[in-house]
Parts: sequence; C-alpha cells; structure tokens
Amino acid sequence: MAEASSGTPAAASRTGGPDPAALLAWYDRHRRRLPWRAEPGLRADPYHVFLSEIMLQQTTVKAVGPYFGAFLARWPSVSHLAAAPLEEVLSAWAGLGYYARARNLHACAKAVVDRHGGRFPDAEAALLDLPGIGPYTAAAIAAIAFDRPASPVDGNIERVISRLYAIGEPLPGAKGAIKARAAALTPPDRPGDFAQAMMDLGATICTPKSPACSLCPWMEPCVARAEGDAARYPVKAPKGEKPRREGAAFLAVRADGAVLLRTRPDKGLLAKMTEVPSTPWDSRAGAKAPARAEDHAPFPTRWRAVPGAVEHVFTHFALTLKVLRADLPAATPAPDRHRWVRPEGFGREALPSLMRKVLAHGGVE
DNA sequence: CATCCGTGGGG
DNA sequence: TCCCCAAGGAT
Repeated sequence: MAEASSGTPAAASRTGGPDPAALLAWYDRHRRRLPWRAEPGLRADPYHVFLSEIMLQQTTVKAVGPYFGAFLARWPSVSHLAAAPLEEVLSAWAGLGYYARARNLHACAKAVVDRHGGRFPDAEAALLDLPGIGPYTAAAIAAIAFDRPASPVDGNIERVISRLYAIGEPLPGAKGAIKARAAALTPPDRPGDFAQAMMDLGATICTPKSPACSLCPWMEPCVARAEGDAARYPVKAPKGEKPRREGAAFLAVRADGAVLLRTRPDKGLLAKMTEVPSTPWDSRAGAKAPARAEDHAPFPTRWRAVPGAVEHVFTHFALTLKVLRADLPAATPAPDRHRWVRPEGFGREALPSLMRKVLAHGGVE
C-alpha cells in the first residue's frame, strides 16, 4: 500500500499508474485564475469557497463570475449573508437557476452562524450536515478551504478518472468505483490543489467532446488514450424524451407602466420566485379539452394575444408560453396576492429568466 | 435509485 | 435545430 501511494515518478513508472505529482506540477504551471481562488500557496477564504461551490453546482464558470462578485460585494461575510432577508438573496440570485440553491445558501449561512459561531467547520461530516451541502461540496470545501484529505468528485473528475482507467460501467452506477479511484490518487500533502488540478484538467484538457490528449500530463498512463478514443468515456445511461408543456401568461400593464406580478408557491418549480400570472402549464399530449385561458386570468378584461410565443427549456421539460396582454388605467387595483411593479422595481424582484422573456416578449422594458 | 430542479453556450 | 453539458442536492 505504501509503495503504491508514493507519489514519485519512479513509483509511477513502476506501477504504470498515474502520478499525482505530475498533475500537480502541471497545475502549478497552468492553473486557472478564478475570482474565488487564493494566490498559489495561500489558502482560500472558506466563505469564498462555499459561495463559489454552491454557485458552480451544474453551472458554468462564466455564468458564475458576475454573480460571485455581486454577492461578495453585497454580503462580504457569511454573517452578512445570514442577516440578509431571503427575498434579497433570491432577487440577487435571479437568472442563475436552480433556485433551491439560493434558499439553501441562505439557510446554510444562518446555520453556520447559529451552530458554528460564524466559522465554517473544517470536517467533511460537519459540512455535510449543512443545508445545500452534499457529498461533493462537503469534500470540496474541506479540501480546498482547509486542505483536509478529502476527495470531491464532480463531473470533471468523473470524466478524468473514467478515462484514466477506462471505466466501462455507465454513470451513475460507476460513481462508487470512480470515487474510490479518486480517493486512492489523492496525495496527503496537497489534497485541495489536487482536487482543483483534476477539475482544471477536466475543464481545459480532458474536455467532454475532443480532449487535447497531447497536452495532458497524464497522457501516458491514460488507458482510454491508449485505446484510442478517450472521448467515449464516461459511458452514460441513455436519456429519455423531454416532454413539452404549454400555457399562457397574463401581462397586465397599467398606464403608469406598472406590471402585475405575484410570488410563486413555496415549493416546486421556481419556488418563491416572482412570476407574471399565468395558466397552469399543461402537457399538450393529454390535454384534449383545455379550459379557456381567460378562466385563469387575474381579472376579467380584454386580453389580447401578443404575436408569437416564449420558448423556454427547463431541465425536464420544454415550455411554450403564449403572452396575453391587457392595458389598463393607472388606478387599477391589484387583486389579492398580486402587486403592481414598475420596471424600475424589477431589479428588486426575483425574476427568473423565463419571466424576463415573458416581459420582453410583451413589450415591457 | 429515479426524479425534480434553470439557464446559457457550444458543437 | 437539437442535443449535450456545467465545481450537484434534496427527496
């Protein structure tokens, strides 16, 4: 066991396996500079690591950048974030998607303050107990922020490991084997850098479609590369069809420019986010005698169809939304649980991208 | 273990 | 155009 885990090039050539030191050397030369990362050799702020890791879940580095900066400027510490109203966190998060992350981010900040005195725990198990922090994020924070011997496995690392060892079992079944391989490779001295090195390798060299194997520090030990087609890993289970739903949104616009909005329910899709009132979204297959859209209108008036429609794709279904617009006097009152909001106030609303599309399609803003 | 949960960009 | 994907978690 001791010889297999020694990270010297000699040991690697003896065993034929990948050498962690080779990857770390590559990382020291080619690491990405990212807003949440510390300078080489320094340890990143746990709050920065936490915030970035939550934002980066299923989300690209490019998309996260502006949000990370805005959050850090507005809430410089976990205590500031914990003290913020949830509505403000949601409106700041609007557009980034997966809004349960924002709710959990806020709940987690409060838990860190309440249960840990405002300091993040450094133990993986304690991190795992926090809302919104799962196996990946717990290991990532432990390794990156505290240099604890943890082995986070994200999509990048799944891809790198599955190619390195040519793991033919499809995901997600292969996750256990991949995690075991990753843990076995993790060097005890630089676990945080090693995790980030694997992610950088996956993001810049060992990419999903056409990996740049000739530039890879692990080209020689990579079994998939030796087979000749690294891109066929990781093997994944086939995906099902994406159903389609449709509905209509009611864009009521007052003479003073205010638009009628409301807050979505506490659970489910876009929970607690702001929406333009709309009909339920029905799957078009089973709807044979759909009720008239006007039956779901916030109030009876002359609704006029805006030409065209809004198309939006969620993770598990695609949506076509017609927009019905009505122009009303400035004195029109808001129905129960609705509110009038002028465009200057949109920035304080938790408007998801779909609702931005609806507003734009209806000629607002 | 399967499903739900957003969004925007790239091949 | 369409499909895939991006530092996953909760239930």
